[in-house]
Amino acid sequence: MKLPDQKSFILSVILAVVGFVIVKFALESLELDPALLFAVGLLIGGIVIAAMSSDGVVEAEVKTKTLYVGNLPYRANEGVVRALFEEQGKVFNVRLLKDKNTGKRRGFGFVEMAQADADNAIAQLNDSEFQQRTLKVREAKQKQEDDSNALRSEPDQSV
DNA sequence: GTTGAGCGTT
Repeated sequence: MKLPDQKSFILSVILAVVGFVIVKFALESLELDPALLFAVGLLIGGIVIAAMSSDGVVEAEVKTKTLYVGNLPYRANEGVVRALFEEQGKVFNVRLLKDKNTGKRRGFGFVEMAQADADNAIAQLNDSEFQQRTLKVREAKQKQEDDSNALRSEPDQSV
């Protein structure tokens, strides 16, 4: 099994609590023992979490690849970059890095896309003109937090 | 308010 990420875990807890409350009120109408209600509620909540962790919402995550985007114009914001890459495929996340101290944009960022769309985005957007600047689109070097998937895609050194 | 090669934050 693989552990769910933070947002999936929070979602599981919320659903578990909701399920607990529903079961609680449903059994309260039967006037049963409160301790039994608590036990049944926890059991239902545990089943919900287990179901989601095995083949539920958690496993519905799509294989993504992080792209490095350099030479961005300083005036470019996250929405414009997202719109540009969505022309090549589904964009899951866009992060334009800013300087920690000044908060000003550093002119590069990372775009997370599906693997196939990411390759198309590199081919189409690399060395392309964007707001009078030549973009640099490549695969991101590090910080790909999914080391359990997609280890087949290593960058080619040959051209 | 400026600048211009680069690979990182919840």
